[in-house]
Amino acid sequence: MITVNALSEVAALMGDPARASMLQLLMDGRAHTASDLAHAAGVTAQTASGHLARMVEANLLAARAQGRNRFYRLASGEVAHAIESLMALAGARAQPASKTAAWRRDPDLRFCRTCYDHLAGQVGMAVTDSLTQRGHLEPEGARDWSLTNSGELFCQRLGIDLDGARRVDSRHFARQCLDWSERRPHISGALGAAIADTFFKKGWAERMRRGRTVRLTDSGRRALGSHFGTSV
Amino acid sequence: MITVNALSEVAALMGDPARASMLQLLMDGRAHTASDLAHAAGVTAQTASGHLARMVEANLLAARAQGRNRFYRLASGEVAHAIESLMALAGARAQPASKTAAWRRDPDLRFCRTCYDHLAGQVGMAVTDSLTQRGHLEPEGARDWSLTNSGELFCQRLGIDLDGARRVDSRHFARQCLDWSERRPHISGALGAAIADTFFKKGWAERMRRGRTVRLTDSGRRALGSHFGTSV
DNA sequence: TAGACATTTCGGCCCCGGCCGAACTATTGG
DNA sequence: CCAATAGTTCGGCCGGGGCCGAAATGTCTA
Repeated sequence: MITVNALSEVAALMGDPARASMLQLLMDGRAHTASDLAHAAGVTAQTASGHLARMVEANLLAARAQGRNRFYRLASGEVAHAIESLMALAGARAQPASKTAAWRRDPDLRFCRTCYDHLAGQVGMAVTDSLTQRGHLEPEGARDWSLTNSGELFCQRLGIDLDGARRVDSRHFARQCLDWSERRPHISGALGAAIADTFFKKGWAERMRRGRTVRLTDSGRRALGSHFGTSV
Repeated sequence: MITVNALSEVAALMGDPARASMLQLLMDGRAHTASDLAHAAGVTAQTASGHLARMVEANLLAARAQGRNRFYRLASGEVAHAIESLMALAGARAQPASKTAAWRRDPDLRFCRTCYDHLAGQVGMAVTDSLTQRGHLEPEGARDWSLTNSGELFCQRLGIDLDGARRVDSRHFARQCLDWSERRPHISGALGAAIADTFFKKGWAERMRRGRTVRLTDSGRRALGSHFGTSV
């Protein structure tokens, strides 16, 4: 396949309203069924099917069949990152006192949400700040962090699955991810995902049924205080 | 203006082949005339004019009239960043042993190029490394550097316009920018731009007529040795 | 094995948006 | 002041691609 203009092809895929709606739903990092995505996009199943096939073909999405359902998810964190950069542009654009998109104003979303597969918003930043201020995490290069010895211990005590996170070697271990609501980087990559997993497994946080919003439970609030020495 | 789907609107703008060609030309950080961009996109002037107006309207581009010409440039580094992320996706997509995009393999481009408005490639890294190793630049936070007192002096001796760079306060002063060919951060932001300016003003480097490639002149090579204590 | 449900494939309609020709405005230079 | 050049606006053509209905395929349940 000869690519005439790689940029326009990828952008055009994201440039259709139906496909963009699907991608935004998938930004929660979870896998969704084709019908789910069709509903989110406001199109019929057959139309959605076509869109999804094209995005899989272009390696924007990955598909997995399970029973009579087919689950789609973003193919990689890079896809999520590209979508975030575009949304950042779209946000900056709407400055002239016009009503900003709802997802930008939603206070719950600003408070805590998933960003692909890790925690973002005030809670994500609180965790990240705690880790850096205590010397568990150090900047490494322009877009990564490295886990210090004390950080290693801290994660073990919390039961964070570091081995599992390190096993995925096709992936950055501790990545910096720009938080659109806080305008500073929070922890992402395999470690970020492992931390988020721990929050969900321990019942510190719960995903809302729809959307990227995450609710911090009471025990989660206490854990932030006792384990991270911070509060939100 | 009510925005139905901010993501799709921005992506759709980049998703047209003609507009994408223009944006890719503008990735050199320079301002180009409307006719220039029309030619790059392979469309007539009136078609290009329409495209340009739409991109200005959407705050992707900024326009400046000068005589009977109108110069267009990317509106911000964020736009450049979004384009880069999309191109990264497009590149990753072509993994199956297919020929990588030419701009990834070009040795001159890897050696020295502009990245939006500052120097990148081996030369950009050499300058950055020299500044950090001599203690002129220190990491600050996750994505910035701070200029030390010795760095301040060094810049003054070289005639780098620090005051001018500081005056643009809407902009990060010394930013870390990930170099795609070197895989490490080089200096960008207002200071990075001022350094690049100095290189061009002193005749140490010359922009090639087309594209982002930059040629290091003989005096530039000497300057790297005498002023920066390094070589490439 | 039948019926329900999820998904895909096929075919055809139709509209949005990119394209250009022509005409108009603005700036420069002789 | 006129010709040349850069850029924009307007109007109309036309094709790609998004949409859905119908029907096929696949999978689970009874």
